[in-house]
Formats: sequence, structure tokens, C-alpha cells
Amino acid sequence: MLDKKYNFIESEKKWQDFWQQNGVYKFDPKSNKPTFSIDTPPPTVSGELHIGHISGFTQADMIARFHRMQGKNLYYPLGFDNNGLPTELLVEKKKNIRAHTLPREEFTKIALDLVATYNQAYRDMMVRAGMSCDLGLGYNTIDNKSQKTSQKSFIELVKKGFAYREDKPSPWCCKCRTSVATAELEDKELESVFNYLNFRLVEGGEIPIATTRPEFLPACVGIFVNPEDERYNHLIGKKVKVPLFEENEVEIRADGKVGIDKGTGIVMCCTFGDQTDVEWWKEYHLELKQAIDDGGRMTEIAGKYAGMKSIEARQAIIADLKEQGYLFRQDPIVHAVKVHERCSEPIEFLSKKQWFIRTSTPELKEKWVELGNKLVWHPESMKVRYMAWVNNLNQDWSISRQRYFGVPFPVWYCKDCGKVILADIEDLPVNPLTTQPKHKCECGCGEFIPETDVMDTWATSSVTPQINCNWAEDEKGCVDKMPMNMRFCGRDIITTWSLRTIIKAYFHQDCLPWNELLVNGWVMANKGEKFSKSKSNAKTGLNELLGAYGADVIRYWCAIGAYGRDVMFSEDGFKDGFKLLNKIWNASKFVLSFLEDYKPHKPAKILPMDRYIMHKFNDAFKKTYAFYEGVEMGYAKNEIEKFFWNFCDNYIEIAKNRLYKPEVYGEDAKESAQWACYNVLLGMLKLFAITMPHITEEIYQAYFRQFENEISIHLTKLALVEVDDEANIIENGDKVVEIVARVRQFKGENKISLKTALKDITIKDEKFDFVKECEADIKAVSSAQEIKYETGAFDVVVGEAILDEQ
RNA sequence: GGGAGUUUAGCUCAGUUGGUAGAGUACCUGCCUUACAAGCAGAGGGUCAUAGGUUCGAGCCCUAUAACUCCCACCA
Repeated sequence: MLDKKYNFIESEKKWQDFWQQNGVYKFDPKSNKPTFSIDTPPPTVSGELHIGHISGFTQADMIARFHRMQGKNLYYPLGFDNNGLPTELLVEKKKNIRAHTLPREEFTKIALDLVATYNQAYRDMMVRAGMSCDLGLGYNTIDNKSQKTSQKSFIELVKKGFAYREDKPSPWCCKCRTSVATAELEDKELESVFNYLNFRLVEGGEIPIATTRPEFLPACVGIFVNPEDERYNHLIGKKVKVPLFEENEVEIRADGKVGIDKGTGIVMCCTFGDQTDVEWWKEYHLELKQAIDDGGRMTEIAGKYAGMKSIEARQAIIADLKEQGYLFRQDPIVHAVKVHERCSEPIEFLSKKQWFIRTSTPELKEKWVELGNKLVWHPESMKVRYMAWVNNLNQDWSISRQRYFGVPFPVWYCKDCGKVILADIEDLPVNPLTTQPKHKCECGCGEFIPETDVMDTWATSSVTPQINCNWAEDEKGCVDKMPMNMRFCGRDIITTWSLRTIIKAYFHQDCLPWNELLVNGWVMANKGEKFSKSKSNAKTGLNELLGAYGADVIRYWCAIGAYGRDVMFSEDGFKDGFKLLNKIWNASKFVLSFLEDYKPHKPAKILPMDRYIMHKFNDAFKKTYAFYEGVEMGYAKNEIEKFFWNFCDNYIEIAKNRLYKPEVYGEDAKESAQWACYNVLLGMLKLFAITMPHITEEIYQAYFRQFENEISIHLTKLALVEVDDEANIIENGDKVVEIVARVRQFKGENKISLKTALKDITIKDEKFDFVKECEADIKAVSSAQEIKYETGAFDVVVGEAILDEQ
């Protein structure tokens, strides 16, 4: 019935096509089944998918399949995140162009083309990996619906007072020419030089100051010492001349943030070298002097250095400092510098008008804690990270990006009075660069300046529940659909993504975005290194793995260990999966070969070992089911797998004699075994279908489909086998298995073949009723001619072996 | 500097409320069992990271230390 070998390449493609053609994974809006909705994280399209990407998706897909097989109507979309900086950088790299040198429309067109290609590649790969998303529910974060949702969210937040525009120093990437959020920064160890300078006091004398950024001298607006520092506190209130910029005189102030033992203990404050400068500038109302422009070049105030790149200016300034006798010492150091995570360039602080979303007031932070506690976390331990982040939250969320490929702000500013003019909701999506407000400004002015910034990627990614629930078109329907049932994501983006999605759902719908959040761990390369493109190679690329092992094996591997933990990539794990698939194939092939003449019906009498295996299955089923309910797919997989090997090695060995020789053991005995085999095999395949959807479908279609109603195994319901309750059936059956094992052990130790006949075996025990009922089975599987019984402590004594003399 | 996680057999991982340490794999030894040698049966293999402590009893609880990973803060 089944081919000798399972051909996964052929089979996986066949069933993937079948599922799509038959709408097996389609969401049915008219269905009266309960809905289970998943807010699938839209992957950012960039580069090639590797095992790390697919692992979290696969684990979540197992949960999706588990719910589908409870008879639920799944809302399980596959969107793509392709707006904003990451995509823009990808386009620049692949097409070798620079966004700011092209008209925005032209760049966007090129970007959309490239994105479409990547989307298709990603979608194909997801399908090949066995994801059961409804491909008809997809969205792109750059498409009209997403833009509309995102702009509507923005307008609503402005109206509610949660979004505001302010001129405030923010991290800025000179390479990407945009502001970036604090969460998008990374630390990078860089070599630098500590330059020790003598600043001259106006009243005469010198004080030493160390700096790694002498190019900031033209932006120096103050000097700070620690008030506790006895060396310097007499200087407080005095003025110094800035080296090379002697016309600038700045005051010496005291502040506790100065480290007494750092550098010389005296710090210069420049606008803005780092976060501390920003804080001092704000606290002491210092002057704002911008020495570096948005492209990383020195501004007018840098005098003769104006127009130089900051790094060139640094060299020139150091040379001049040396020449003019200011520089008295240089120490090479390696220090951590904040860099932009997308391009690894060191960031600057620039003051520009930006839009922010209010997130960090004490009342709001309390709300985020409350909502975090309401959310069901898998695993629970991930909540701690969220809470720690929320408690440390001290800045509002900057959403302006001075980029090109993204959702525009639906905003104009009045040319005369500067008033913010918001687009009308019904006109969304709006591009302010190509359209105008419908009415004049209150001040009577009819001319407007469009906002040229676009929104940060996360401003859109954080409204995926609203995109999925169609908030832009149907506000009431959306409220009914939220919270969605589940979101999953990697542990690195709990803060950037999950929190912000929670924030938006609270502002807009006053509820959680989802009831459950699954946080998956990472696939690590060697020695705990994070898996990344640079670490992946021919063996870990998804394409290669799919070709070498197939989707079922990869999925099997993904269900490893406790949920949420990082796992080490190891190819041995794939071999395990490969073996299991082979075993499932062989066992099914064997069992089904005895079911060809079988029509499912419950026989009048079911033999003890057949009842035993069905009870044993139900036992394993309940445990497996409970693990899936607790989002522990690794444990679930182990549980059913353990049962399966036991089924093969013990039950099949016992039952096959009856299946082979009804003329010896009786037709009834055969039918009883057929009944057990049909039910247990089908039940197991269903549970295995969650991890291994292809091979199980192949077997289902080859045999079970003719008797079962559903067109696909993935639409069947997980269910217990129907069998009457029976006391001690498991213990009794286990004892029979133990007896058989003892006989096998005897044969192994005596180096005789397992099929060698035995004169007799003696079973010692207190009670024999169950064992006696199974006597035919025991005799058959152990090739014993006679079974003797003796009362006493349990033991099995094997009699003489009848060796074949020939 | 603050916080989180990990450390168990050669490898990958389990180990629920404290009660003699587990699986798979690899290695070794047998066995071609009327499905599967990609199989079956069996054996060996661990100072549970280290040092203390609590307890009749600790892989598990407490304290400290080390290594690796991550998050936050600092980085003049």
C-alpha cells in the first residue's frame, strides 16, 4: 500500500500543493466554529532565511496546528514587514543606489519591486517549511491598509494627546541620516584615544580635561566637576576659555554625575557628545551649539574646521592642539561606543523636531506593568525581562525618521502660524508631499509645509493586531476581535515590539493586543554564539537543510527541549528526526498491509493486549495534549514518541503473529488486533501531524482518508481511542511486556537468535489471570512451546532452547 | 555597576513538591525477528561548574565564586 521508501522531496511538495488547492488552512469568516487568532510577526525581508528564523515560526505553527485539530477556525496570517529603514538599507545595498539621491517616488517604486521578489521567496520558504498560515490573509507593512492603520493610529494619538512634537536631542545616525530610537542602539568596542588638554582659566592658570572627542570643542558649553572633589571644588563658578575657540568662555559647574576618578575628574559638556551632555544641557539650561550636522560634517561654528567630516576634524584639531601647547598627554583606549544597530556607525546626538509617543510617565508605566501581568506569558520567566524594561523606561518613544521608504506622517504645518494640520481619517492613507489639507488654517493661511519625515518601522509593526482585525475599516468589528488569542516573537524584541504593541492596543482599544504571548529562544551556533547570517553556512541555510532532510525533520528538530530556551544547533538532532520518520513509515506500511481487507468496526471481543495498547495510547495522548496546552511542544513530542517506539517494539511484535496467522490464532484474534492497530495508528499519526505534517498526511491519504470524513489529517480532531474503562490494564499489560523482555534478554545473553524456539518458560508471580489470558501472545512472541506458572515473587525462568541441529 | 538565564554522560538535552541519576545519540557486545540493519536486544559511561551552608537526606533550597549568553545603565 505504501511505497518501500518514503520520498520526502516528492511527498512534501505534493501535500503543500494539496493544502493550498483545497484551502485546508483557509480561515472561514462564515464558520460557526470558535476562532483562534494569531498575530503572526511579519518577518523583515532581508537576506536568506536560516534555521534560526524558522525555529520560532515552526514552534508557533505547532501550537496553531494543535488548535486547528481541536476543531477551531484559525485566523493565521503571514504578513511581511517591509517598510522603514531595514528595507531601505536592503534596497540601497542590492540596487547599489542611495535613497537621498533619488526622488522619493522613484526610490519607493524600486523598493516595492524588490520587496515583492523577497516576499515571494520568503513565502515560498515558509510554505516549504510546512507553515500552516492562510496565505490569503497576508499584508505588507507598506501596503495601503497598513499605512492607513498606522496613520489612523498616529492621528488618534495626537488627538488624545499621547503623541507630541518636540525639539529634543535624540540619537542620530549620520550615515543613515536619520534619528533612531534608543532601543535601536548597540554597544560596540572601538579603539580611541583619550586626549588630555589644558583649559585656560579666564583669571589665569590651567585645568586638565580629558576627552575622546576633541572635535566637539566648538560645541563646548560648560565644564563640570564633582562637588565632592576637593582638588577642584574651589573652581566652581569660575570661567575657562575653550581651547582653539578662545572667544568662547564657559562656566565651571558642580554635578554629582562627574566621576572623581574618571579621566582627570573634570569634564567638558558639549551639545551633544552623549546622553549625559543632553541631561546637563537640559538641567542647567545651557546654550545649544551644534558642531556636527546631520551628515556628520562640522558646522559653521567649527570655524576653519567647518565642512570637514567629524573624524577629519578630530585629526586636524588634535594637530592644532598639539601645536598650540594645549595637548599634554594621549592614552590609547578601547571603549564601548553606541552605534546604530542597522549600520554599526557610531551615533551622534542631534536636536531636531521629532514626533514622540508618550510612554514613560509614572501612570503609564504602572499601566504597562498591569497589562504585562494580565498577559499570559510562555514561558513565564520572560515576563521578568518585560517588567525590568518597563521599570527602567525613562524616555518617550521617538517615531520620526528622516528617511524615505516608510509610512508618511499624515501632517502639514501652517506656513504662517506653524499649526499642526492633521489629515482627515477618511482620506487615509495620505502622502502630505503630494496632497494638501482640504481647508485653510484657522489663521487664514492657505499655504502648508508638508512633514517630510516617515514613521519608524515599529510605529507600524506595533499595530499588527489592528491591521489583522481591520481597525481602519471596521472599528466595531475590530473591538470584537481583540484581544487576539496569541502572538509569538523572539526574546530579543519583547521590549521593542511586544511592549509597543501593548501600548498601542491600550491607547486605541483599551485592552491587551492578545491574550497569550509566546517568547521563543534562539538557535545558537557554537559555544553559545548567537546564530546569524555570518555564522550560517552551507549546512545551516534553510534551503540546504530542506533539501537534505525535508521539512518534517527540520520541524522535528525545532521542537526540542523546554519552550523559550536557547538551543544549540546540532546536525545529530536531524538524524534523530530522520530515523523517526523512517520508523513511522515502516511501522505504518507494516500495519496497513494487514488492514487492506479491513472495514472499521468494533469487534465483539477485544483481546487483552489490544485493550492494553489502546489504554496505553490514551495515557500518552492525555500527557501529550497537556503539554501542548502548556505550550511545551518539545515535551509533547517526546511523550508521543516514547509511546510510538514502545508500540513498535513491543505491541507490534506481539500482534503480528495474530495478524499473520489467523488460521492458527483465529479470525477473531486478527480482527481484534486490526481494530487496535487502526485506532492507535490513526491516533498517533494525528499527534505526530502537529510536528510532521507531510509524512502523516501521506499515510492518512493512502489509507485512512477512505474511512474518515475530513479531506486532510490536519482537519481531523485530536481524540482519545474509544475503549471501555478497565482497572489495572496498564500495569497488567506492562507485566506481559516485561515477561517478553526477560525472554529476549535471555536469548541475547546466550547469543541465540530471537526466533529460536524454547521448550518452556516459567512465570513466577502471585496472580496469573491476566497473563493467562495473554498466553497465546506470549507463546507466539517468545517462541515458547509451553508456559508454566509458579506462585511466588515475580520472575521469569527460561527453559531449554531448541536449537536447530541442521 | 544593576538584572536575567545557562552550567547534569563524549555530544544534544530531560530531571515536577528535596528521597539511590534519566533519554536519545556516539562507543562496545550480541542478534539478518515472515515492516524497518536507517532495525532489534544488551552493557559500559556522570565529584550534577566550584566552595560553603540548611536538612536525617540536596542535581533541586540558601550564600559566595567561576565561565558563557542576554538585557539595562555607564562609557568625559
